[in-house]
Amino acid sequence: MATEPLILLIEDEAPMRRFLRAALGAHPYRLLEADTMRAGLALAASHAPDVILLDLGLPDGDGLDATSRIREWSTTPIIVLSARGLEGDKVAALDAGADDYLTKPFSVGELLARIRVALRHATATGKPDPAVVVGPLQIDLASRIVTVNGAEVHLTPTEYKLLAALARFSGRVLTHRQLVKEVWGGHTTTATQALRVHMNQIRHKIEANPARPLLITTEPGVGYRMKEQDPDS
Amino acid sequence: MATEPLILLIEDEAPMRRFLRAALGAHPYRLLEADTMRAGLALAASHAPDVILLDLGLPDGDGLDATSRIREWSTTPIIVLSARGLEGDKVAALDAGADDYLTKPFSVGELLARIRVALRHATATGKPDPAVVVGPLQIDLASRIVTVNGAEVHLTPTEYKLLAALARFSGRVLTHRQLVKEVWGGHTTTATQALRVHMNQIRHKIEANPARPLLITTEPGVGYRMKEQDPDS
DNA sequence: ACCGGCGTTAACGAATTCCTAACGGCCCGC
DNA sequence: GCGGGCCGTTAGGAATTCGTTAACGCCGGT
Repeated sequence: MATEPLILLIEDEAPMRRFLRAALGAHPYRLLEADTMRAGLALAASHAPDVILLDLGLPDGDGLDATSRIREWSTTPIIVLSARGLEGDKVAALDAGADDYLTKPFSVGELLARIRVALRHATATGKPDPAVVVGPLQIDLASRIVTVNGAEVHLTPTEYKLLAALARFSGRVLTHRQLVKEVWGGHTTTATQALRVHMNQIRHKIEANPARPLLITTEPGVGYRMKEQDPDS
Repeated sequence: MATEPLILLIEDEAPMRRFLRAALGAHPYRLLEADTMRAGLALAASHAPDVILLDLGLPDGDGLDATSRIREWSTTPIIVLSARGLEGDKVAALDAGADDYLTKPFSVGELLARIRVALRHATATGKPDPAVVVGPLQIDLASRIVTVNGAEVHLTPTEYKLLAALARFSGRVLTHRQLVKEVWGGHTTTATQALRVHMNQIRHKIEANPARPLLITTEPGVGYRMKEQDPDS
């Protein structure tokens, strides 16, 4: 955070945007605005804001989906602003990856305080590098690009999800159940077999010797584990 | 977070405590309770909880002051529960170091969701995993890695479960029955013999001299005991 | 409609893991 | 000295799990 914190506001109603612009303007924040989910996601990726204020229920997309999408590659704090105050809405948003949830109408002072909390978290967490480096393997969560020895590797969607899940917890074991949940979502049939097939394909793509995996080892009877991330980078 | 997350509840009203105890009991959390600010601060320091639920306005101390005091030495997430919903109260608490603020009455689902958010933050602040260290033996419960003199040791699932059970109660004797229950679960036929076999395997893997075990000693007629955990680390 | 990429399931050999059984040593009471 | 528990140790076969390949269905693009 070299200069003033950058706040991204994703909100379709112009009056609310004007209101928040005025409220935030009195403080040392830089403001970025988007009136559609699509534009908001693009700005989030291109400008790497320090905090995202997200209005649920934009016309062109689901807010929960947007939250999950952002969470796939970023840990930027997301504060949801919504007119809906039902418990179910809050729980869904928070579990999707949001950090806070404010029900309209809210007081400006509280919003500012919660923004300060979010910024506090962001600085405390440090600036987590969006890239995971393990030996010759490099995974850029932000751009969704995987390279081995500098050469880009093509991964299918599920293969990437699987690898990303392992990368986010690199060094520790992920059980079968955890991996299935990360890749396929809550509803789990009996996909423990598919796991092995995909793991096999991933290994053929990233391991020097797929028969003797070094980057992703299997913990028999438990699950899989990616080697600890390199300390540097 | 070796086992279930530990939640510290600081609240003076018994009915509310009972209510939250019931709500949290249905989930995999361990609960710690304090009915005074003084006791709460002591427990926070001694037990290092993963989340603190703090009721403002306890009779024996100021909640804001307690928040600041905790923040002097800990970054444990603090979720404030308060009957007062004025903007000024919220801002003051959040700026004092609290991470979230819920106004009574709140819904259980929302509280649980916000606890999950707090726990998510806690795990994101990548700090080295807590490990049980006994002489040359080191057991990382979180990443499921066992090392002896720095060298990683491979353990089968039951071997690991057995070792982990002993590690969690290091210094104390675990009876045969307790160990069987920890490893195999409640329904147990007659597996007391398998225990000896697995213990033998473990000793060959972690003891310098398996014939004369130092780390895991056998209490004849009772069970086994792992040596007391090293004070440091 | 054809085709290629993708995800899933099925099948089978191979590797790993687990339990039971058997045997010998040790300690203790008789 | 002797017998009976308790424990450690080893071995072998059963059961589970894993890796690997092939085949099938689905879907989007040409």
